[in-house]
Amino acid sequence: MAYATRALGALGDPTRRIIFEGLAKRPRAVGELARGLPISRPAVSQHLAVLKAAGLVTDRADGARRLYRVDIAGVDAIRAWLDQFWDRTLDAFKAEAESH
Amino acid sequence: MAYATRALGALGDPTRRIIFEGLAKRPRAVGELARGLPISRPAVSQHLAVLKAAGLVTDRADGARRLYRVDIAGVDAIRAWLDQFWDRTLDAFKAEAESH
DNA sequence: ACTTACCGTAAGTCATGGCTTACGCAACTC
DNA sequence: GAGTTGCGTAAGCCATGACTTACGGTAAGT
Repeated sequence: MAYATRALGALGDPTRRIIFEGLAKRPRAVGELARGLPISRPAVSQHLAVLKAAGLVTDRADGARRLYRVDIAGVDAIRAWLDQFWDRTLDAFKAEAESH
Repeated sequence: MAYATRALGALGDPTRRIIFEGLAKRPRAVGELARGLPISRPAVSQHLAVLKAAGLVTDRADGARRLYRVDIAGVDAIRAWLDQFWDRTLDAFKAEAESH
């Protein structure tokens, strides 16, 4: 649950969404991501730290490089959070329909 | 698609998430929401405008009041956006498994 | 060992956006 | 019609956070 809120907060930033979408296609290193973006490499590194804390990516050492990939855990946390609203809003509609 | 990015941007703010969760239980008026929050009524009004632009809520006039309720469209847009990553990351795993 | 490549962290700057107060407008009450 | 309630918008303030440069540390190459 707390994971879902942090994941939503992380994906609230447009740059982080682009980075996340880039990692979805295939795992990449930090510098590789930075070259395709209009921001510096440390900025990408900071974004990746936020995504990692939200359970949206995992990192793995690969020599001097560091490969990042998408972590399904964070995606699933958002999914579970969204599922609440389907049920609740349907109940709200039902309750309203019965009230008249 | 553009709806999904705006919806994610909207739910990136913790206060908007609380407002959104409040509306999920039952439709509410602006002032009613503001009384349960530590911020002013205009602030709530501005948050609702953002949620509305993201397709996450709809509003309806009720006398002098204005009732807001959850709109499934925005929720569904995020869902569709998330679905991409399930497929892509699974493909990435599969491709990596086959490569050795 | 020296150099090069790749990365994370620290410190500082600056803009985005969330919040407030003030205002004007519509709807309901008496 | 005067007063009250409920709401949206405008203007301005201020804190959060995104970004930069600078630095140190590890791994591979020559």
